[in-house]
Amino acid sequence: MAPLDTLPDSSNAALERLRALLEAASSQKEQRLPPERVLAAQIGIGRPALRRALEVLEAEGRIWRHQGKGTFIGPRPSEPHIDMEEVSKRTHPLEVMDARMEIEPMLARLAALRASNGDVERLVRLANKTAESFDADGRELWDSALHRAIAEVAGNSLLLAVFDLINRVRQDRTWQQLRERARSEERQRIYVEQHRRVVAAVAQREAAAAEGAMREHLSFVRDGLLRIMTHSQVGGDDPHSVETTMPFNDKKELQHGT
Amino acid sequence: MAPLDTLPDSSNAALERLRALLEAASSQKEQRLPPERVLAAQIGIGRPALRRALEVLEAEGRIWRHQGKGTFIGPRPSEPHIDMEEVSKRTHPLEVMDARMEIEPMLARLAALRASNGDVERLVRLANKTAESFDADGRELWDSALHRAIAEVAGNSLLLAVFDLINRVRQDRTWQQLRERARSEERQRIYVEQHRRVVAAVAQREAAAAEGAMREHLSFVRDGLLRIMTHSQVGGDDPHSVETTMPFNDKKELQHGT
DNA sequence: CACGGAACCAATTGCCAATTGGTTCGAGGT
DNA sequence: ACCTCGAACCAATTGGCAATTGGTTCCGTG
Repeated sequence: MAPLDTLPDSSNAALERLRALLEAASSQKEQRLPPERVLAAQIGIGRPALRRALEVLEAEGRIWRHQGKGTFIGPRPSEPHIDMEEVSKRTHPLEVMDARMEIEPMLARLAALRASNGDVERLVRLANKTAESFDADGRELWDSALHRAIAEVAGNSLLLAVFDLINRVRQDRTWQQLRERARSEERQRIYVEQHRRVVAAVAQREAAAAEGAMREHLSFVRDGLLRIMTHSQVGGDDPHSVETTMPFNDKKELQHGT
Repeated sequence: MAPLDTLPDSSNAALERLRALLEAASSQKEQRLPPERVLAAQIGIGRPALRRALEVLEAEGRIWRHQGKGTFIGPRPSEPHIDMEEVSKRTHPLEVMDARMEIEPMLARLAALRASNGDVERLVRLANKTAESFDADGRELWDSALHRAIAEVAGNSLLLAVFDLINRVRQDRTWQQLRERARSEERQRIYVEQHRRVVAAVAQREAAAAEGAMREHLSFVRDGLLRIMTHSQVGGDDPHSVETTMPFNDKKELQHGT
């Protein structure tokens, strides 16, 4: 931010001194710098001057600081977690369906390519369970289990993590009730049939057919959701339904990592 | 686990008592149950008997417990975070490339469909930056920025989160050095050209071409990585290289969510 | 007016005690 | 001899407190 020329002499002197220190400590295990107050006293300058120098070094990416933690050499480490709440907040329900329609057919294709006989057996069992369940909760549970099993059979643990990421956003309680409104006996019957078709394609190792069947299934689910969202909600007994709307998505605010 | 018939009488009595309690408190805001010791005293039974009953209820999914936290009514809440370290640990480098080859071409296709003129301008600028950079670190940085920009232009915030998930695993320090070994002037020249082709396809809104160009690019990257991993590593000065191998992936251990 | 020092604010860490579910072991009764 | 129960112990979590540390504001000094 601040051009070098505008820095006071003391800060510039500190900068040179610090660069030398960083160079020397680059191969050391001591990646932590002394506290600002101590470091300022060591160099023999004031804290404001030191902070101006550190500001430059941080902008250059040579160090990183955090209140309460300290000052460290090297690039800022990426956070070891992904905040699901943040992701959920930014994501529109239709975006979830779009993402599923891109990811899950691909997983079905991979599953068809890599499924063992035991895998197929498991998928068939799950598909049957989906059909046998009578209460809505049970069906939803087995449905979810089937989709995840396909993702597992695909045999790529990173893509499985991707599936879980999408799935967790999908199971956010705010959208849970949105799906409940889309449920119906007729639609459930069709779901069961579509599931059977996907599993059958995987069982016969027909990758393209599995991908197509899954895409068709999700397309149907998507249409159901769209219809619910388009129709004027008659049963407006839920004040929280406003929160499910969030219609806008400014690209400038699409930021997850550093 | 334990069949109901094998439970002692006291536990069965506690079970009935607890079911009634759960039924009554289902609509209350008090989702937390008293500590086991207190609850046992209230009901008038011993803690072992109470715990057997709670074990059943937990297996049924009506309550969930955690050491140090307490016992709560309802389904176990999903963790609000994804542990990147866990994901990294389970994932083989080639799985990362496979995942990228599935995801990023799709993002390039979506980007071609949804790019604004401003978006295209930005992508062109980034592609040029990649070509202009001379030091290896700078190139890697701009390369990463270009790939992410494409993911942003795709316009689906959930798929952007998916991209970030994969990207963070990719940037794990263990594999960083793997990529460093694959670098070469010749390959970098080709990368630049492939990037240009992807951006050009997006600029002309040719979705299929963009997808194809990105797939070709990643296929090239993947081959480079594969060659490095296949060749006997001459410079075996890194004892940690063993950790990058992890060749096996037992499907039984593929579990992320509940 | 500009720079520097001091004081204050806010976030983080480490520590300790209390709480709570999980486990083990022995007493006591059938 | 076996099973059940109570007690003690173990381990994980929470909350509060003090100390540390980067971030900010304010005022004195030259």
